[in-house]
Amino acid sequence: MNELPKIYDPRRVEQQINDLWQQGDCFHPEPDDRPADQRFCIVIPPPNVTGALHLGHALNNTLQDVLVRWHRMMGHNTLWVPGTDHAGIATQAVVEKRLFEEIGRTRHDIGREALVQRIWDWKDQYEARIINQLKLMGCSCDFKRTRFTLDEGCSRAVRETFFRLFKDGYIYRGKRLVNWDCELQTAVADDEVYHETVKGKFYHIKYQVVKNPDCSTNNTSDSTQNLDSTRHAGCYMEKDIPDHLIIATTRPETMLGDTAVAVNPNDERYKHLIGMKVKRPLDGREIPIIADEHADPTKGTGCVKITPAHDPNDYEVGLRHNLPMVNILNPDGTINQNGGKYAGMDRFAARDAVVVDLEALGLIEKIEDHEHEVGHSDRSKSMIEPYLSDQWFIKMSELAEPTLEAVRSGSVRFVPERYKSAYLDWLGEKRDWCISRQLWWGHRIPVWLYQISYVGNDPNCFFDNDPDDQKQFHKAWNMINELPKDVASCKHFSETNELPWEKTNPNVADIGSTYAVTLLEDHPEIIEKLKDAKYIQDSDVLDTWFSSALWPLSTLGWPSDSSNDERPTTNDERPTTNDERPTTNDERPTTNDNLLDYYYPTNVLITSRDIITLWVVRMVLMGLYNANQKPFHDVYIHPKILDGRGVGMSKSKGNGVDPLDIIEAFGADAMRFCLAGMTTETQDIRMPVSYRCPHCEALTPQTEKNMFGKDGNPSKVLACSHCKKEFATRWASENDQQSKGLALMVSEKFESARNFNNKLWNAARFAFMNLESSEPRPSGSGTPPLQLSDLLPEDRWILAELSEVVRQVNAALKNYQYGRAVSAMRNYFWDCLCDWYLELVKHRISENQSPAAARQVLAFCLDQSLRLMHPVIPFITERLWQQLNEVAPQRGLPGLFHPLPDAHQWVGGRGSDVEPVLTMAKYPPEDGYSALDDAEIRETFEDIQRATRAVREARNTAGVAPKDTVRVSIRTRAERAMRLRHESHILRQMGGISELTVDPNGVRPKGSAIKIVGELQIFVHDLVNDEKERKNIEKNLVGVGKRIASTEGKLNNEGYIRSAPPEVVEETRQILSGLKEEKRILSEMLRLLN
RNA sequence: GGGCGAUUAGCUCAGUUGGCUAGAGCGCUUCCCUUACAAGGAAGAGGCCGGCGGUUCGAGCCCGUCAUCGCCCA
Repeated sequence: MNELPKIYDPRRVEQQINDLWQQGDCFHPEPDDRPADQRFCIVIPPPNVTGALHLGHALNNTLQDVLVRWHRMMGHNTLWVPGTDHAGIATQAVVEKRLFEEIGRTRHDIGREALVQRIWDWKDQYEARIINQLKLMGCSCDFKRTRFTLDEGCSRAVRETFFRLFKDGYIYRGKRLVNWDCELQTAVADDEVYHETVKGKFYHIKYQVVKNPDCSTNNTSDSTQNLDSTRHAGCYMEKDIPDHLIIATTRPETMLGDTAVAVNPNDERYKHLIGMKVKRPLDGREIPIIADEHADPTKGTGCVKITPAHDPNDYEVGLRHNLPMVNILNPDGTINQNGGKYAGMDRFAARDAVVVDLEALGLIEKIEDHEHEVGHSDRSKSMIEPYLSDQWFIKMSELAEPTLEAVRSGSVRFVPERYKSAYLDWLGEKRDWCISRQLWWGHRIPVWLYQISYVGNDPNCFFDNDPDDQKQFHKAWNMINELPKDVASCKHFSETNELPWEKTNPNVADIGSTYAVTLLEDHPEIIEKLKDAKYIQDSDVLDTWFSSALWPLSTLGWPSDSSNDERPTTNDERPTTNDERPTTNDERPTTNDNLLDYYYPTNVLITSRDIITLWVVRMVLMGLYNANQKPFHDVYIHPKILDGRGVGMSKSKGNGVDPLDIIEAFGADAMRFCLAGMTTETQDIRMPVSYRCPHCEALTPQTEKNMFGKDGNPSKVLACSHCKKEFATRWASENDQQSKGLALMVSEKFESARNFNNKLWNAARFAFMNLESSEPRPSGSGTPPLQLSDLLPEDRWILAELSEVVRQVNAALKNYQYGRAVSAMRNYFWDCLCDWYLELVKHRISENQSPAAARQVLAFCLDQSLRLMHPVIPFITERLWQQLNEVAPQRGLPGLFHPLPDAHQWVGGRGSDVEPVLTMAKYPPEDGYSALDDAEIRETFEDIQRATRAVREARNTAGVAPKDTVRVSIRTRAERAMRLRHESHILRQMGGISELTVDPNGVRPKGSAIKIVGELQIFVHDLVNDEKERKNIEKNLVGVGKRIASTEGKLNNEGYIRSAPPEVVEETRQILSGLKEEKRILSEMLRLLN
């Protein structure tokens, strides 16, 4: 190995180390005989292929990798399965947008096959990019097992699951009100809808009341008594009936689909009108006035129009009152033929036209400005229309129960625990899951439909008029009975939204109902038969989350070959182009035998909180349904990354930082160290973003102002705030990026982590220099045993601190406390090892004071630190490990304790007592090294550190130059003075002291600064004039006096003595006596000065 | 409207069953290019822990309330 450069350059190291791991095949485990508690498995929450990963993903994957590497080093059989999600609508939307931008064409112009091909190309590109990002981040995934939600295995899992659910009656088809994206022309899930305040109008419209006093249908008898006296015999006088009702709406065009007007049943103003009718404006059609709680008497006029096919609340009302559901929209958002003269107009144009006509008829009472929340599609940004359409659903009522119970019982554990309420609340509603999407990218719904039709308007004419129809129908019917039950399942759905039921009599046709056949596999012969019987495959695809939900199962090989080995699986037997495609990635064998048995359930799902309802719930549900076992034990929810303004990071918002920019600027380890270090239980991570100038490297902070240009799009060119030169952002054209220079998007947050790595690098460099220069080791049987007596106090201290930090880090990682683990590491390595131990070792080696012990301890501590920190900063630690193995191949502490972490390797003759690759080395043990624990030495050392700082403070305030030495005398009890002799070299070296005298009876030399540290009275000579020092002492006396008063107050409080724990009280007494002693000394000093 | 969370140094955040003379990193001030590291070292300044009430011998921490901000669900 070459000499290490002075500054750590991650770019030179990371690739080389990645290659080392790849060559060693370090991340590809096979099931073996290790028991369940020595296995560890994570499946990646698959990032979607819409775009590249940003810092949020970097955090997510860092946290996974830390755990994975930790477990691997603990000797567990460790598997991390990577992969990506096809993200149906999101990816299709991106590609469609790109298509339109590039060649001005829509998907309908180029057709299904061509679009799907383009999406595959997009997927290939971004999947490669994502996997590359993961590798560069240092993620120790088993890349040979990389998966994709549309690959063959996942598709098989989807088919198997769909088949089972279908057969068990959990999947049904029905007309439902869905969130309709008119631009993409598909249903979108609630989760894909965001709400935005929109300025609109509130139109107050007159609905004329039909004055036809047919009162018999009106009120029931008991409610009549309260009513007004003008009323008799259950009827109203005509004068009590208003000419019209005023109804306010923000969407007047929807009145074309109104089928009722509702008032609250308890609203005295309208009670008497219930059961009467109003005329629908514009077409004069009569619709009923109904009583429903949905009408809120306190809002507006208390009357509301009911449009069941275009409003979720109205839909519910419609169901309750059995109202007709009139759909007035085409899928593209234009008005359909039910809209009469408005047919063909866009919904917004129709709104204007309707208003103009209403005004002409004098039916508008007033129009007010109105702000309200309107749902928008997250994918196309267009306004969502509630829309009635045929969709496939999973019935949740039964499936939800065990899924809820898994979390309620603690079988699946949320960390932090508070997030379990998000899961329970959402799932508790048991809303049926709409699984169909009107898209071309995804798992095609494996259902073939036969729509039963009838002639004219009379369903009874079905068979009479057309014998061919009848024949056809019987053929379809017979199919159902002919198909083999193990690969085909058949259901019948009617229009009435009832649950599926098996039809028993083929001679009775159900109006508008459907036969549906699902196949476990695409058997060509069966499909041929189905086609022949006029069955048509549903053109929709499944919701992406259907396959995501199966991810923990499908990635581990479910459904396993052994249970379904008779089924054909080759790709060319499948007619659809987009379900699977032969993989071109040679890294991808699909042998997953035993993986499921061995690794399922996985240990933990690590994800962000907005995924709880999308994925976590569904994964648990599917795991329980398919495998009868939860998919993971723990769900760890990590913080979200926000930008400097507190806005969540995302690609679409233009504030998403590419981890590769950070890696380029600071190195992967710095990124990981920083992200893991900022991961605390409660807080999101605020990450101010800056552009790094390609000319001068100065940072220009990203602000609301410079982020977006006047057109609202991300800025492409900006001027550096420092050198004023222009640079390009990554939204700029290739040309601009090359000519002006591309600015990386970074954050100064990473600087301190980068600095830490540099510190580690240099500390190791120092260690290597000193270890190399040591005398040749005795050949043969390794290092000579150390005796306790060989060790100086600082040796025992740094080893005791090591044991402590090992314990802390293990405990923190066990509880997902990343921030705590990182700060413990940092604190140990920088504050203990570098600032104190290395400085002491420096002197010791040059002055030849037991240098052998120093070298051995140093090598051991470095060895342990590298192991300890490897899960967080894998590249630099691995690089240094390689060097350490060359410089000091034998570095245990024989004679001090056993066993060594890699004790099984440490048998003489190999020349090394450690693993050649750090990533496979043993992690320091969970409970530290009890043989190294030494609470006493830690206390003593802290005392010396405080004394050292006191001397330094005296020097600094007096302006003594660092290279100048000072003389110091210390007075203390005789017993303490004895002990101090063992530690005085520390004080001398670290305090820059040329002459140190310790004397129980010493007096303060004139002109010396006084410092009191515990039992030590420290005099730093020739620093002050006595007048100044007197004032200083007086000031200190006041401070001490105050503290004595408050401490005495505590101890004089009877309640305190009675209630506080005895050890706390005792501690307070100690503090008081210490304070009193300090006061006594200070007073004495003062007296001597006078 | 319902739920969750936050409010601690100029900034970003720790503070684990109440025992605190409230910590860290960055930034700031002073001194130092000491042969591991200036991406460094030594030292220092800087906080009525959002407001008000309560429980307690004792509250940054527990309870109530108000204010501001964020997220999720409807």
